[in-house]
Amino acid sequence: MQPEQFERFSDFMARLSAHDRDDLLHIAAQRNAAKGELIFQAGSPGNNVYFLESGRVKIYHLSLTGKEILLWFCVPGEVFGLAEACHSGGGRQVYAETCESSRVLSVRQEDFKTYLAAHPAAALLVNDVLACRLRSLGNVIQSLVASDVNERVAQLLVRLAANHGRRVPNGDVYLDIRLTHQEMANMIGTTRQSVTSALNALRRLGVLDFDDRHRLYIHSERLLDKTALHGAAATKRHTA
Amino acid sequence: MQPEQFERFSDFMARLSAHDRDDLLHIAAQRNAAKGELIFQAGSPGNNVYFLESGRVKIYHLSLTGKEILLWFCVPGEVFGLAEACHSGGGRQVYAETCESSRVLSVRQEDFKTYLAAHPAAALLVNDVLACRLRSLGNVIQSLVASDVNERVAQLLVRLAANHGRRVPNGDVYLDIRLTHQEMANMIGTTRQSVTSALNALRRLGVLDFDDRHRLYIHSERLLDKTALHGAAATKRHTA
DNA sequence: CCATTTCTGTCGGCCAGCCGACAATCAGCG
DNA sequence: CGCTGATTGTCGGCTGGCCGACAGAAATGG
Repeated sequence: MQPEQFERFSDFMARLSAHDRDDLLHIAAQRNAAKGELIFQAGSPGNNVYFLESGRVKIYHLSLTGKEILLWFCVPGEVFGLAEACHSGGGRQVYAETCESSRVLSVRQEDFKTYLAAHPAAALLVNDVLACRLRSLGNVIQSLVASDVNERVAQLLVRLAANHGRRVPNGDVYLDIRLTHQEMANMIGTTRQSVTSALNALRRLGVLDFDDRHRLYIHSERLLDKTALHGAAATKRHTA
Repeated sequence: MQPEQFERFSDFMARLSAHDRDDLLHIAAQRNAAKGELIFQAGSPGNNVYFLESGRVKIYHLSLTGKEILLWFCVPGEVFGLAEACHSGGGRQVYAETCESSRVLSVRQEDFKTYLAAHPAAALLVNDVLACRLRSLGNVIQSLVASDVNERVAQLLVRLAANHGRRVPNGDVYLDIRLTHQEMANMIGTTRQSVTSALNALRRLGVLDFDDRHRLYIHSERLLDKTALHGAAATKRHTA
């Protein structure tokens, strides 16, 4: 399985036809947001759909104990805030926060529904995006339930490579996204410390490497090899 | 939060207009399936959408180690196999298996897309269903990451009550779905034994009860009270 | 440029919950 | 109606991984 073939969150805007895109832009309002700003938060009414023009936005739950549960990162061109806007009842359940200074478009829910009813191709595209995310969350659940921490870290890297990976000259995949170990831990339900040790174990196995700034480079073939994953889990701390 | 207000997987067929429903039935093929039959399985091409007429169908992942990870149960009127049919690439990732003798309608993917393009209201309804499930899976992930086993069991019961609960005369909510402890464990990533003890702990707390055939009756107010949940977790095994 | 904050790395103690084991009970079926 | 397999209930030992703690390295922002 190459990263390129892995399920990828659709670049919504790019896949719209020029005409449909123009019509969408026509009903959208633009807004700039500084780093760390909340676009929306749990509890608020979900009466907008958003499209990321530039920057990066993270979507997360907040548990009762204040723990942040990271569901995914939006990259430019993607739509977010979709689930709450499509389903009539209830408000937001998640938080959307900019990771860096970003520019977003917002469309009011009713306008969006009217738009979709008038643009069948766009409606099918929304289906595609939702379906894609649904499958992705299903995989996350499978990972949480059936794998130990080391495997979960490896699987997270595979997912990140699929969505944010860039192939560099020597064949490695460079992860074009800045993540702290804490954030990774928040994505796979473990602790900062466990992520640190899992990453170092994987590096010792030669499956990946990181430079002085902790940027990740993945030797994709090996990481994607399931047996290598099991090897990583098995030889965990027994390697000198 | 009353169970009735909790996010409920939409009864797709019932929410279609009579006209849209007729058109859908027109392109659907009917099929009967015995108990334990697979409607589709992971790996197969996802070129059909299904609608459950009668019976019960469970949707689950299978981990590499053969562990069954239960995502949800379909009840009559609901649509399933939607995610893979909506998203063009890749085959099925999950299994759909009848829990009892059932009758399902199937529609070919291309026909369904054509249908949706011609019936905007149905397309929006599909969006709604997908969005609803997306939120539901998000909640499951939150539960898996942030809660211990006792809380997860309690939260599962809340979800089940929302989808399969029926209020009985004395005010309790009766769970109209037959689940083994093993199946519950498969839904929340724990073991059979832990589910058993968690359920018994909840019963001792008076939050629920079950009859001689292990049918569950929930005293909804108390279960839905968060503080009660924390109490359940805290007093776990210390109660005589 | 230094000061402050954030992040990585590592260790050891501790415990929730997994696992195996076994008994009792229940459901389905010939 | 008794047999057989499935399910529930309970116990103890073992361990993966959480948690707190602390040091060093690296960003960040005056």
